Amino acid sequence: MKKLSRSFYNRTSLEVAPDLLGKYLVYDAPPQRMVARIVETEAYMGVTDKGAHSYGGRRTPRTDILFGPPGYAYIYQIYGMYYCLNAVVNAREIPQAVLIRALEPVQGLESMVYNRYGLTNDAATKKQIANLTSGPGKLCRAFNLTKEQNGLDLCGKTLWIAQSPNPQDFRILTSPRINIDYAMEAAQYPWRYYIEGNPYVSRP
DNA sequence: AAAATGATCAAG
DNA sequence: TTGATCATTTTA
Repeated sequence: MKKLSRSFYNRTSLEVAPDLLGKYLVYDAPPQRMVARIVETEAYMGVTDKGAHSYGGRRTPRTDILFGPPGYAYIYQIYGMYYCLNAVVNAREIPQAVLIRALEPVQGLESMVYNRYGLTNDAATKKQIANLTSGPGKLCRAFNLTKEQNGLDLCGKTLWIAQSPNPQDFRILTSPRINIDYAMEAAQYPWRYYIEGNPYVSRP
């Protein structure tokens, strides 16, 4: 599986977000490598996007990484108890990102189940497996991604995204982004992308 | 429908 | 220093 290059990320979030669907998120974390297919994303367009953390050029300790070069992980804590994973995209000083909202587990299920439920694979119910990575907070819990991993280079050797080994045989649907009601008119932009019919999409 | 739960940040 | 906010999930 070929790792996506820095140039892949050096485009607008509106271009990268749908292009990440079907790609594979890989986290080389002992004791086991975890791999999962990206099935849902959201684009955050930066200074002009009222839904974005960097709206209006807001530069704080948290958002600083968004102003850096593309291809880095932006992981922030939300609601006091969950984390969300983004890929920083576009050039320096253009603070855009793509939120990874849902994954379909491919490899390392044992680790994901343990991270999320403290159970072994065999003890997990079908319902729990279906619920493993079907949301931005869930997938970070499953991969054990926290602020410790914030800022990791997605072109490095720990956490990265790879091309799919299979042909792209899916349809892409769009919708307004989830839970950004504060974003005024931007709340209705169709900047959420997901794979049609995939059971791991957070909401159809 | 509502609680859980704490970092973050703008305002004072 | 403080208080409102929040790109969520779970349980009821």
